[in-house]
Amino acid sequence: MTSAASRKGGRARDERLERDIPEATIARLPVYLRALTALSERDVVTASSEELATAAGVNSAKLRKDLSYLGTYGTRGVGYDVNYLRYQIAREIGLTQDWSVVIVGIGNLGHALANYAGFASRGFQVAGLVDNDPARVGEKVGDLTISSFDDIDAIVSNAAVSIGVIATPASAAQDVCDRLVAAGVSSVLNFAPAVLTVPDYVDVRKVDLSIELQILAYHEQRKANGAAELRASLA
Amino acid sequence: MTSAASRKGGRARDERLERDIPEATIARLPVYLRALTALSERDVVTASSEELATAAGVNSAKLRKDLSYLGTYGTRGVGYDVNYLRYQIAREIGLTQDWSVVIVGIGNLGHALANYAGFASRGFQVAGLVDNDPARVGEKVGDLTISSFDDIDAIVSNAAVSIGVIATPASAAQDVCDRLVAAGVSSVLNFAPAVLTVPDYVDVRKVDLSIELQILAYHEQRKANGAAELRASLA
DNA sequence: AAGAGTTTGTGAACGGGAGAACAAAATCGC
DNA sequence: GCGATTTTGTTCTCCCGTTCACAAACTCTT
Repeated sequence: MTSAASRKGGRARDERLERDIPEATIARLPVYLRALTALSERDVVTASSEELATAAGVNSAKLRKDLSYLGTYGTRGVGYDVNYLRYQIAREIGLTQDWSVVIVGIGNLGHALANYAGFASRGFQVAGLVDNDPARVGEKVGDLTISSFDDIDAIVSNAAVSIGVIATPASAAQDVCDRLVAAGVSSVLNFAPAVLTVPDYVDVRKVDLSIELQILAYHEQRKANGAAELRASLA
Repeated sequence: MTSAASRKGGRARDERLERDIPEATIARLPVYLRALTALSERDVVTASSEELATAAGVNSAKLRKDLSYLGTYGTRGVGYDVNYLRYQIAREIGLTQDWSVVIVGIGNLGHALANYAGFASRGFQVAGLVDNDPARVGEKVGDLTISSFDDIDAIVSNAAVSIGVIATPASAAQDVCDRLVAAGVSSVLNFAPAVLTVPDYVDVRKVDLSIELQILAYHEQRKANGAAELRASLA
């Protein structure tokens, strides 16, 4: 879903082989990272692709191929050094640096996101909270104070924010997105159930809670139908 | 990601052609549904695949192919009847019936989910809220009262719950999942950053907020590197 | 030091989904 | 009624991702 257009230029890299890591692999790297962190906390020094794959819930061949895109960090006959691989993946994703994010729309979900511990622990700093409701502006959430829409520009430039999180109602999402982009944000995580239009250079990822439930409902219905047909065929 | 194993049986259906709708299509149907609902609210009667595709943010050829898996609901030269198509998609996904869900883990995120309007409006009824913390049991959230872990069985059987939502910390997720499955839940929406192990017949979908941010961070880093290299090559 | 046992990295086969392109079917104008 | 126009449904091709399978590379035992 991320715009491939921004990468299509493809100037030949002479110095080092330019890794073109598949999108599907990128999406799994954070999972591997989490598995490695868990192993590291249990003081495990080395892990085989099989062990790692089980911990990450994937096929071991897939895991090996994924890792091979990053480089040759394993040792045949031995496995992978947990901490070394962990660092390499973190570096590849870009977690060796800190990232500032701004959250727009501080309703129930925005609150939850603002307090989510999983962000800070992975190097994502919430640099600002923004809401349109004048009654909410000034309210404190954790360490932060809610700002108004008009402060978006200041927040983004002061804290070098590159990632914006939209947790507003669908009706406001496009407007908020436009303002974020105008302020300099080039990646957007959208929780609003709306299709966003952005310039090519901006990446958008969408998380839609009700869509996930609907997908489950579809399979649930199929299971129920299958069971009913089975009963009928046995009768 | 949903287990395809439960469908591999594939007994030949003689009576009616058994639609085997691709997973990728299923995931887009809710988006089309939303676009159709929006059009319907603006009293639009008919829409072409091009219009629908734009509203849903996809390619029109893809949209037509997706819809063709459901049946032939369009009219050549005309387009699709908005309300008719809306009903057909809703029926296909299983939204013409109500679904009961139980939410486990009523922290910040659980609260947000419990209050999320997008669930109820699509036929998903929250039948119960469950938390492990004795201090929280009895607390009211909206119309509902938080129950304890031990009430999971009763809630699931009383309300015919088939979908469980896990919003606990990662450490509790597998235990909660096991209890839900034991109680009769056969679909799980997991917000905890953990890999869940379930029987074949259970579908699991995962939503991980920090993974989405990490994916954005990766692309952000690439953009920054590209820009730096560009500057270097110009210097 | 050499053979047996492990485990990685990758080439090759396979399957599913995306998009282009076009024939079939409907409406509209005359 | 008939040709022009519109728009769907579908075929075909291409690409990406998954999985298998195996050679290469390392360790361990004797």
